[in-house]
Amino acid sequence: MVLTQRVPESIVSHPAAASSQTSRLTPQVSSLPMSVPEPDRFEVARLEKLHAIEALGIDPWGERFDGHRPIREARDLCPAESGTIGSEIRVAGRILLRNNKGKLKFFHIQDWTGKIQLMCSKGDFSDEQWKLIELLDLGDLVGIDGRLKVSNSGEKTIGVSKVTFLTKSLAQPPEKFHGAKDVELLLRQRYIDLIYNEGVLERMLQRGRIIDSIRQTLRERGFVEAETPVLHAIAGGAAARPFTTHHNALDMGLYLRIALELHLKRLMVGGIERVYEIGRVFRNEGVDSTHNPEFTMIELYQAYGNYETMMDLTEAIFVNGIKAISTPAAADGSETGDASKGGLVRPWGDKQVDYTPPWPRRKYGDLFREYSGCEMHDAAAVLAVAQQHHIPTAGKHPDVIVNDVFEEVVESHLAGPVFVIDYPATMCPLTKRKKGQPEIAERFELFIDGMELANAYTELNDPRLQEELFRTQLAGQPEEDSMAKMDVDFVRALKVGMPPAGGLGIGIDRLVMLLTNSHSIRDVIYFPLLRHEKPAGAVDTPPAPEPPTS
RNA sequence: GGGGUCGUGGUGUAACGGCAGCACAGCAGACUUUUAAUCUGUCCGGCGGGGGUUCGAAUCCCUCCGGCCCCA
Repeated sequence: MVLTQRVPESIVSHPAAASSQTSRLTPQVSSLPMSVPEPDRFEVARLEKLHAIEALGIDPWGERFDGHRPIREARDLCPAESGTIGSEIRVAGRILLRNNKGKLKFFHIQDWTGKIQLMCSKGDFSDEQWKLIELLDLGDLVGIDGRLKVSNSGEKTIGVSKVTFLTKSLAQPPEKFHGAKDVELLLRQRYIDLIYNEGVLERMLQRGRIIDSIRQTLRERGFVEAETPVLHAIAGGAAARPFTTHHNALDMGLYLRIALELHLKRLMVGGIERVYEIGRVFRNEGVDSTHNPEFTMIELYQAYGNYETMMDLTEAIFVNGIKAISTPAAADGSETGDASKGGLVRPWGDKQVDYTPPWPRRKYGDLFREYSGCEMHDAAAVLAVAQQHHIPTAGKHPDVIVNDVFEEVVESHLAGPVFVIDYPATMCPLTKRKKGQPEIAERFELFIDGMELANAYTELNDPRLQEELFRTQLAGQPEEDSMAKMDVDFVRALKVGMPPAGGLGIGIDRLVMLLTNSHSIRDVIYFPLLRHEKPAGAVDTPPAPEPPTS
């Protein structure tokens, strides 16, 4: 019955197996091309222009360019009517479109704030400058000095007086109207997606703004940020299968962390009363539209709080996140939600989600009864419901079956935002029990449209109960299904005395998905994990040599 | 892991088992208010890899690689 500390053989090092282990841990990169392919005809043409630019005495790779303004700002400063002379402006960006009218040339350039049209009139330039302008390719980066105005057809335009060449692009851009659509190309070459597909860059910048706003919300409440180890001896704090790795010099097997929890709690023991970490965690599980093997979580802990404290904080984090991406400056014409509710109604697919707090708080047991038709304590009835829904039950702890039934029959009804509170204690080995109800844990999960967004607890700080739960929790369950992994050092830390506390975890990627109305996690992670690319015509080459170990 | 589906020049797309085409981009030229500008001329080049069926395969079959969707 005793669940001892189990270290998978895969990370235990055996000297005899060292060599085979090394090769097994070496990423299989051998299918990747070992050299850059020969220039294609497009690159050759662009190299000729590069040399022509050099012949003009211009460095095709540019240099420092000060004093340029965001293009969004240039657009804002632009006069409203044609014929009005606007102010001088300096911008920098990438050429997206070219429109040649002989001695009059139009370009569209883009920076990370927007796009604007350029107009170059031959009469305004020296012969050398005009030569340079004629050499410009789509994709090149240029600095522009000019004067804001409106074209005869009403478009905001910079009448260019000087072009500073900043960087040559040697790559042929995608089709100018349809852009690139191939998902694989866009994910492997995310820079193409960011440059040429409308809204991609803005969405990723919104991700940054949401994370900034979380930090600000916590800073206002006196939290400090901590960075705890990614390499763990014991992958605890969550129920998930970890990645394994190996430290060579110490000849030590290690896991990549699956949660931030246990180290942050150690910091609370150490007196850091309000602490959080925003960090990457790794789970060696499937990949689909809501799961990437590495993803970003925030976990935070507040001494002398409990799970109700965490509900208030969760609402604040979400509301401030929405405000951070709803400001006019951030919107750039993108949808900003329904202003009638202070902008707290956000689109989610064909639905609208109202984030106006306070959000309902529903007891797990009540929801279970409501949707399953039976009491969660009634093991026989629960089993019957489980079988009715074809949920496998063999060898499972009754509370695991309850949990499976809950996921199957309840979660999809949780339109939310709704806090589901007071979970069966068996599922929560790191959580304090409800006073007088040892079978109930003070835990909540936040659901929105059936999706789990946040998870919080009144933290267990009784070292003896913690040790017991580590030993007995869900004994016999597969290890990756159990949060209970004996961590002797963590129990030792609790013996020093951890204050009663509330703890909260939020999946940042899912939060960003929800707030930016993105239905794939790949839309909010710059570089989601893909299989190795094996280009056409590639031949298998020997494994990459070990990097020098100087 | 199982099922389905897709993979064609740089990009976006066509092609009954019968010469692999179109558009944008490229190249050369015309054009001083264009808006996916237009017009004239023009080059290059590709059926994801391997195997099979066939007189003949982008197309049918097998297999491998990769993407997407559904299920477990």
